[in-house]
Amino acid sequence: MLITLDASSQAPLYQQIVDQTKAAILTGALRSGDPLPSLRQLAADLVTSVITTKRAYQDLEGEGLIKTFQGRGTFVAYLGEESLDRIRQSEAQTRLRDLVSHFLRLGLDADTLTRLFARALAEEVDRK
Amino acid sequence: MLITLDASSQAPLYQQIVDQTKAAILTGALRSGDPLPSLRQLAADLVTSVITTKRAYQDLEGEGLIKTFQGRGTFVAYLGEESLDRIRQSEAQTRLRDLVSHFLRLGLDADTLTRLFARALAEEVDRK
Amino acid sequence: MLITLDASSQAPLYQQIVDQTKAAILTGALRSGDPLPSLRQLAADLVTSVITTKRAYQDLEGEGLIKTFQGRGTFVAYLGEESLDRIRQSEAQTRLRDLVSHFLRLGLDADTLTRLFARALAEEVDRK
Amino acid sequence: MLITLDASSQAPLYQQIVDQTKAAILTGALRSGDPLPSLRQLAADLVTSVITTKRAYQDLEGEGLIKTFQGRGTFVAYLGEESLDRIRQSEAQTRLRDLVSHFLRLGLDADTLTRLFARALAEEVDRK
DNA sequence: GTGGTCTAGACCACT
DNA sequence: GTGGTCTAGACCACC
Repeated sequence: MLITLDASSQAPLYQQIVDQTKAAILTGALRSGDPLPSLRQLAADLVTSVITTKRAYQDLEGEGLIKTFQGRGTFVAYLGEESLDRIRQSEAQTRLRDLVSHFLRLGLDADTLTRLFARALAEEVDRK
Repeated sequence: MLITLDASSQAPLYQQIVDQTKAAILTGALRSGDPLPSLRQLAADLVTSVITTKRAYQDLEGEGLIKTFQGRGTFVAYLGEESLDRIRQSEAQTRLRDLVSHFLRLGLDADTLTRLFARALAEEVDRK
Repeated sequence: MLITLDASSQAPLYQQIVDQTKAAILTGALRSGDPLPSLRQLAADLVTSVITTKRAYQDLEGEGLIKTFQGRGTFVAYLGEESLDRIRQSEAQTRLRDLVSHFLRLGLDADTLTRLFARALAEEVDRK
Repeated sequence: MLITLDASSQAPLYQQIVDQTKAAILTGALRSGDPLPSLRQLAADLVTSVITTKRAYQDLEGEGLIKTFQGRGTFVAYLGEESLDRIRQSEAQTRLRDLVSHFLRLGLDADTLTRLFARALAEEVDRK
């Protein structure tokens, strides 16, 4: 598990940590019960401040993805594979709905959108 | 063409103006050469500050969608229907590619994504 | 609306701000749409740091009780009276259940608990 | 008498030991004069550190519930059944008073609170 | 060692 | 003016 921060990104540092950690949990790179790096260790690794790592872990805990215990450390929460899949699918559904709604409003028709989706899927599947 | 600001949206006011104006241009509600309200008029209509409307017009001009002429006002840029369609499709393609790439990486398979896309499309087409 | 911090309390400062603000909203002292003091103003009033007031507002926003808008300020969220009452009742129910469960386990019987509850209620109603 | 630590509880480990020991004494599972496991034995049993068990016994001794004799071990303090009952009732009374006071202030009326209490009691009595 | 809270200050984005 | 992010450092609680 490796996090890289992009200082030139629009996204705040803590958000980048959140996003990458979340992705690691959803892909299974981090599994239930796995320990996360300590706040101070992560801050040192990323050359950032403890406040920033703390804020990221706080948000992740708010989402229920990790649990922190004073004096003991921070760990990936216990989530069944079904829960993970439910999260993945519901996020995908929400984003797809927003995207489709947006471009239908802009005048693209259903056929065109379907064609663009198929092309995107084909390209990305190939890249893997 | 009517812009409404949603005070309870997290999106900045200037962004809401940009988004709605852009949508109006891409849907054809605003056509090439159409005049836009003056900065002051728009600010008065939306009960916001000129700084906010100015910021929005600057962004739109930066995207090449509108053009301001000193002393004469602001107008929709001259863009052929092919240009508009190219913009619509390339934006949709980019966002679909990002979305597909993201969720494939998280472990969703192509079939699931296709199913979710079809469902989103069906729901949104119905809503219209 | 007046917040007072007790430095000698076990509860962290931000938590005291959260608790008192939440109480003000639930009692109706603060109503939907009312503006809250700015982060800096509140920090100055309470002689604490902006980080502390920020943390408090962040938690309150996470609970859905307030909304903050960059550049505009922080406001009480729009919650109907039914929502407020649902919050009040569900919190009371949870805490009563925990309390009852705890003391039943310690060996108090239902009659004794009921008697103690009635006494507490009588005393507190009188004090008002 | 068996203590189990819940690693996924937010409560500190020493507090869990305190709570469970206290409950054992108040329920009568541990009686006046009964020996408690040694600090090291308990630490070994719970797979925790002696510092943690020491902290727990200190707190319990501070409350007057146990007594440590240098070189001989730790024992449940001599408390008559009246004392135990007084502790149980006074704790219950205090917590009920706080709870009632809090929710009256938030706008719940006495009838509603009584109804919620009755429901909590009924549910918890059933669960036993 | 771990996380939890807090300070005093900075710079940026938005209105 | 508003809130949003970040720093460098401190002290405390828990293990």
